[in-house]
Amino acid sequence: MAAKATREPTSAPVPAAHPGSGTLTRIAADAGVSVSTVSKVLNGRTDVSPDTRERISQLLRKHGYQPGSKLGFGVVDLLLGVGPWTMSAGHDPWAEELIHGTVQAASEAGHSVLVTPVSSAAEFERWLAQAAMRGTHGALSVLHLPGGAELKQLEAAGIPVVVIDPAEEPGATVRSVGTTNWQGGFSATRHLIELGHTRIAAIAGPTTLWSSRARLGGYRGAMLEAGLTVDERLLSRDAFSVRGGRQQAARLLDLAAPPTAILAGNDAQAFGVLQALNARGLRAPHDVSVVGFDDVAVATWAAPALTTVRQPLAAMAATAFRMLRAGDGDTLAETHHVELSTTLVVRDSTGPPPGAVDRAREPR
Amino acid sequence: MAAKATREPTSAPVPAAHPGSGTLTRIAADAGVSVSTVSKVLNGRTDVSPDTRERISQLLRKHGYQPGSKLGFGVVDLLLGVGPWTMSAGHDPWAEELIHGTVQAASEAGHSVLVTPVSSAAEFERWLAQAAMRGTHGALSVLHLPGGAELKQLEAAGIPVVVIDPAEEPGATVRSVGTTNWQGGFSATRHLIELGHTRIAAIAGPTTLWSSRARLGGYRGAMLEAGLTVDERLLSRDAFSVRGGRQQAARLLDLAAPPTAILAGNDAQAFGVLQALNARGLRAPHDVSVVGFDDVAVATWAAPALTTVRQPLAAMAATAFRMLRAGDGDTLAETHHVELSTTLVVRDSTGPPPGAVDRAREPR
DNA sequence: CTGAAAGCGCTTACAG
DNA sequence: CTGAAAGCGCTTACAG
Repeated sequence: MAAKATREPTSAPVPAAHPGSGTLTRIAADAGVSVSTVSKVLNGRTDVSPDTRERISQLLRKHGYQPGSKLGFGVVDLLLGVGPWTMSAGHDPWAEELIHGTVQAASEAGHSVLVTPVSSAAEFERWLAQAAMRGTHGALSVLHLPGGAELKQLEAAGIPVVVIDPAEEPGATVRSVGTTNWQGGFSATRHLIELGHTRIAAIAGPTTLWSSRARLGGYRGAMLEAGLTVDERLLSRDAFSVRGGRQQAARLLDLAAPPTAILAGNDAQAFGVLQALNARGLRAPHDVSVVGFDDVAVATWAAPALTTVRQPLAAMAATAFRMLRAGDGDTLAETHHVELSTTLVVRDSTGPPPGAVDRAREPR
Repeated sequence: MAAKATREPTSAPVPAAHPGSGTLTRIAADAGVSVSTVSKVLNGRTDVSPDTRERISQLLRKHGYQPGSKLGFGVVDLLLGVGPWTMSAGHDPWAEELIHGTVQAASEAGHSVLVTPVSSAAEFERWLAQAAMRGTHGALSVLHLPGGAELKQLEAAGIPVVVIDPAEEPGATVRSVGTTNWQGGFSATRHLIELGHTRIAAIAGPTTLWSSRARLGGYRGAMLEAGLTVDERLLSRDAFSVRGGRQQAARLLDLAAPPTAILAGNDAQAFGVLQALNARGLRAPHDVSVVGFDDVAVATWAAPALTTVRQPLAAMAATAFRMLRAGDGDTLAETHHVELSTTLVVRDSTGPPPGAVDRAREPR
């Protein structure tokens, strides 16, 4: 028995049928530790020294062991918050583009996206239990900013979250990706001013939405800077819907001194404004200029094609996805909120005001 | 040893620490077979008698053992075929609504949807390997009709498929869900005829698409039945895009004897037609009536709101989902192709023709 | 067609 | 902080 060789690599003539490559046993061997230890790292136990953990983590990653997933492949959860703002439960081009952007970014990274609509606390609970069990690389939450309780649960389950376009003011408790709404409102208004408009109306979305308030703020800022006073009668507020835009536009056009340009709160509202014009036999930009917000894909479908403020939806989704994965040691990890820039896209619905000549209102 | 009780439920005083309930061991015990046999059923082996298999299958299902999934919860794959028809890779309200419908139907059944864009054979291969490994309840393929080779692979992996709106003629080799495109084209045309139109133009989508041909067929059918001859100059063909619709409408409106109504191949084209009208200072339905096809959510965004043929996208997704799960013993299992009915949705873009009076073409 | 047996990959108390 | 040992859930040749 004394002759038994110590377990040197060469001790066995036939290399002892080395275990499957994606295997804990194999990784343990490579790392020079026991399987138990590897298992601990995999399960996020705390009783492993930082050094060992790091060494094992690296091997794990190298062997395509997707951390945070018991599935063997990367999964990211996309939670679709169905709030009071999303009217028809996701039948919203805006949300759809976000989904698409996420799927795109994830698939490029070899990940799959699990889409789950979450409209109640119970549904959230159910999703969480499932996600914790199967493992996930994290959750991307559209609009819904998880509160304290939810955050605690997510943390306990070790699930990172990034919120996309938080409905409320983003704080430091959750990471989030937004867009420069204030800038968007500002640049859209400046564009109209540069075209010569002075009577510029603005239709805002629900005040509960953070983005909505920021956009309106941008409008006020641009008016102020141009030395134009804001006529409060030209300010409207309604749902982020076609109907909302149509109703408010109708009101504005009935004013004794109607506006020559209307800044809508989002593209849906802008389509509504166009409908109101159309119903009166008026045309954009000839009679009234119209600007949208979002640059949803269908903005180019409008007649005329909509001048609008572009929100880089796909880039926002991609950034959120990257933030999610940046949990460990990345520099992005410490940034709580990122805002991507909006850009004004000038198309055919804006132009100079009718001018002093006549307001071109002949009916029929 | 003769005294050993046969294994009656009551034989053991203390019920031998019964194994976890979602467990093969447990199910084996319940079914009165060995774990091996249960394992075989679970893995789709053939060497199990039908009786035993059935008994075990039922227990498996009862215990929440999601058949076809090693994940412990239901997953359905949604494959987004990015073909020549889907221009901007999914930025298509039509596809988005299908995604949404699937997510909805699946989540009601407690399933999650894994969305994967598949644009090449290599990507399909990659998806298949992954799906086979993790297990899936099946794949829903949008537009793309898998060919012989793919079908063989899917079958080998034991993954059921249902195609939604097959791009080509659906055969008996794959199950599929479609919509009554011919009927849709027919009813839209009849609607225009009933309004008094006789010079009705039709813009068709790509002829490679099965649905596209069927819609055009419906148009021809309705014209024929009404005793109207089809003026071939009023027939156009272009991509399923806004641009396609705009271009063809421009051509049609330049005709010596322009149409009083235009039937578009889909809603995107209809928006394009509206743009062409708008650019000429014409309005729907006053000057020209316009009908779309699909009733995508944004159809109501048009100015005027689009009269269109509704494709029950959400219901199609739900049906496909149900067909997928109907693999075992369901009556639906034997049906290869299901077509859901289209319905004409009359909104504001159609009306009687300008009439004999004048064609209301005064410019400016 | 069925199951006993060997074995794989992983996890978890527990001793050090 | 680490790993030997026991054990769980599953699969797979293989004997009958």
